[in-house]
Amino acid sequence: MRRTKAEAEETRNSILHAAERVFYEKGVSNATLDDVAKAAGVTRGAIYWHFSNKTDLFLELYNSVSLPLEDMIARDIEQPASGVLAFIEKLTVDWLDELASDEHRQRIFTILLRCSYGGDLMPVLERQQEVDDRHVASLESAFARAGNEGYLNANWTPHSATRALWWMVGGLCTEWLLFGRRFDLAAEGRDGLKRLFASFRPATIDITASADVHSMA
Amino acid sequence: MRRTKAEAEETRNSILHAAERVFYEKGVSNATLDDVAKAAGVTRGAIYWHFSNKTDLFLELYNSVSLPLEDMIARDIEQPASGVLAFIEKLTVDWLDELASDEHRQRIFTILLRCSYGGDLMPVLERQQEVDDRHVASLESAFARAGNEGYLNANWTPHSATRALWWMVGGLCTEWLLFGRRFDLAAEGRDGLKRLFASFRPATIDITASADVHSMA
DNA sequence: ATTTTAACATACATGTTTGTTTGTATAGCT
DNA sequence: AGCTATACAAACAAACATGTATGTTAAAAT
Repeated sequence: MRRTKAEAEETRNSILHAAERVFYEKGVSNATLDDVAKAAGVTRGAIYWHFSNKTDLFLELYNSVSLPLEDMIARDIEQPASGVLAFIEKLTVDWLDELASDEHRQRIFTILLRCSYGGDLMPVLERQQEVDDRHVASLESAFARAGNEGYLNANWTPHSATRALWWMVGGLCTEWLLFGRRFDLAAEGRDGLKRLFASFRPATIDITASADVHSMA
Repeated sequence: MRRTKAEAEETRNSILHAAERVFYEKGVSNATLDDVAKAAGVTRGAIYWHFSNKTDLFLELYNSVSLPLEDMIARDIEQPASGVLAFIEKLTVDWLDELASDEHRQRIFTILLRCSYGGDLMPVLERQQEVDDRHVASLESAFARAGNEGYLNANWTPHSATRALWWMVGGLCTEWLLFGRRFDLAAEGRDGLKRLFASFRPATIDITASADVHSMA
């Protein structure tokens, strides 16, 4: 039954896709390799040929998701300080849009959120943690540049703004993914970010608007 | 070997506590009932006497965590509208303080976050979801009262402020619990909430402060 | 054309976890 | 005092998942 190299690569991919679906539906630790094999239309032998074990399969699945956010953040250096906040906001909105439209990434993230990282899955957690740390550091340096040039509201610091943004986006995505995507991620995210970033910017002195607020009562 | 009723209740509690520790360390699905039994100093027979199976044990563990947040939120009705925002802020800060100091609750929440809810654990997820929904609804009605009386910044709506607060606190706790409590939850939370709630309040027209921001550059 | 080897399927051996059953000593009731 | 239900421990049986070893076929290599 030896297949051509192209066919072999095809079955490998079908195994990865099947693992994504099965892990997403049953959870990583509840899913058996036989479930994955049946979903892929092969036997466990094929899985053990392409991957050394279940942990390895999961790691390969995790590696298959690309992380293009890194260089997007790094690109803020080219931005003038006056546009940094708008740039970060657009970047975040774009990232949410992409997540909202990419079911593949949704499933991967959901799997990562729900899996328990006990024992041999620790390296995944550590890698995710270090990626997150780099993202946070990039964001904070960007906010610091905006702050140094007076484009950050006195109410916020680079550190606090970074954390507020990070936690809000994290909480938003977590709730959306874990609780059945019960709202429009892109729309709600865009709206929330718009208001949060409005509070990041120095106040424009607008007496009429402020008066309007109180007249609403 | 029949024990007195008090002793039996004692072993039941020791099983629950052992389950909490073992589930926390190894994850729910990776932990075996024998692990729990050994940690409790009993045999599996004792567990099967007090609980029908592993799922039931987990559900009882989930039920053992009290949820005193409910009536705390309901109490906002007694507050004058001018103090609603300060009340919600204090309530949230208190809740964070309690989580930061209660290792029992930390472990329960961590277990809930990391567990995979596949198949027979669905009722837990659904119950958690409905509790969350009630909390969000309570918060939103409180914000609406503040908004109706002009105590909410025009930049925010009751809906958006509720979500921003909810997502930020959720993201904060999730990162703290899942990533090894690498920062001071109470302090960071208090600081972030202070700034977020500052942006919730109508702007005080303060030209000198606004000028100060730009003079920092 | 043969040989080799890649790409699996099949079968098996093993350890693990679960659920149940049986045994047993004693607390509590009569 | 004797009976019985309780609160477990210990042993057992079955299912299940994993890993490995072996078989089989066809694609490459020679």
